[in-house]
Amino acid sequence: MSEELVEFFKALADANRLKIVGLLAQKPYSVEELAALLDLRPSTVSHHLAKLAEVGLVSARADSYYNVYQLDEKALMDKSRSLFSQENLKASVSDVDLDAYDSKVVADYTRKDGSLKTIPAQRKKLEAVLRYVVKAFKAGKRYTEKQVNEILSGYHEDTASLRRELVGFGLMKREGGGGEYWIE
Amino acid sequence: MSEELVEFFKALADANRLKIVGLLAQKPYSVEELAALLDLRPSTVSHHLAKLAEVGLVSARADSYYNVYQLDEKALMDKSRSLFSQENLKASVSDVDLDAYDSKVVADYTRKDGSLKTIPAQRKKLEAVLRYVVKAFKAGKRYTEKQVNEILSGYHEDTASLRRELVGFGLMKREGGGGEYWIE
DNA sequence: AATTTATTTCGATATTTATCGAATTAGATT
DNA sequence: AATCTAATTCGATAAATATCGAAATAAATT
Repeated sequence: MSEELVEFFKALADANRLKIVGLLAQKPYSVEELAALLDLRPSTVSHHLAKLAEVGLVSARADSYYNVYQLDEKALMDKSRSLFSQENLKASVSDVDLDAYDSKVVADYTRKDGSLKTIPAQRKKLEAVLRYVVKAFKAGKRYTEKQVNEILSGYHEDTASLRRELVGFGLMKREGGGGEYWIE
Repeated sequence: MSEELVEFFKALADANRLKIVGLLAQKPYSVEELAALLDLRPSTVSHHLAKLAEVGLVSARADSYYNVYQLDEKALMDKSRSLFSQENLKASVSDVDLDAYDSKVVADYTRKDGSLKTIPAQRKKLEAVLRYVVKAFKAGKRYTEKQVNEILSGYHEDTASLRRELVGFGLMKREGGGGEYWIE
């Protein structure tokens, strides 16, 4: 998962940290200076800087008494250019179960034996249920209307509606005249 | 201030909201679908979508029973391109008092009459105090060493050190042989 | 018109987090 | 070596917020 991306946004989702970035974009500052400029305690600023450093936006350089922080402008630009790249967008959903909606709907509408309690009225739910039902057919194989009804009867007595909706949503194909059905 | 920028980052500083953006980047989804995909209650998803809509990243379109949300890809790209622009960086520090550090140091080192308690040993603080002292001189005007000492004596008895440091930090210029001083 | 359904709003709760002060650590100057 | 000083760490507290469930709203189907 793109935990890293969330951390990056979290690092910048604070007014004081944004101010620190803006200040460091002009010149390096010590913790003490930043604390005075932002009217915060040094310990608080140190905490903010640690968060910014974690995501690689700033780094420290020891200079006599002081710990001088500087902005990593290259990292900033790199990040900003790739923030909403295809890779990042994809990564953000990588651990999402894309079938969760269908599964939930099917679970709601089926009995333990797999048959349908009712045929959903709402389009989106109907689609989900039809995608479930259509799995009973083999891709490429030809079925007569009688065979289709036979299979659909295992799901619901209203086989005619099921058949019509399957064709209507394009999940099942029908040969014009001969009454042959198949899925692709 | 750039409150808007903070809000934008806050809107994306949450794993579930990032997932929503990633999902909507592929196709529009209803609240109910997103809730199932993310394993959250619809009310929670609605709350997240409201935050994303506030910063202009998503918008809703009514479609029969459902409220279908879509990603505003244009807004996303516009934002991502300008996130760390000079304007935004500047805006983030617009309400920061850039003299706050000097003011704090000067306040720490001066008496009520404006004279110095001591001359700071730390470089950064010394600089701040020197920037304060140098204000007693007029830009462009030429001063003899005697005049310089006269003015500096109002700040600290060790006028020689003050004079040397002022020149050393480049805040005051000295003509090579003649013993003339000025500031630019 | 009545009913169903998805969405939003609201109030409450639990988690996260920004901030501070005190104590500790690390470095540099004397 | 002893002493300053800035920075960090730690513990506590207060503020912000993610989440939920219940209630209210809105929209469409019957």
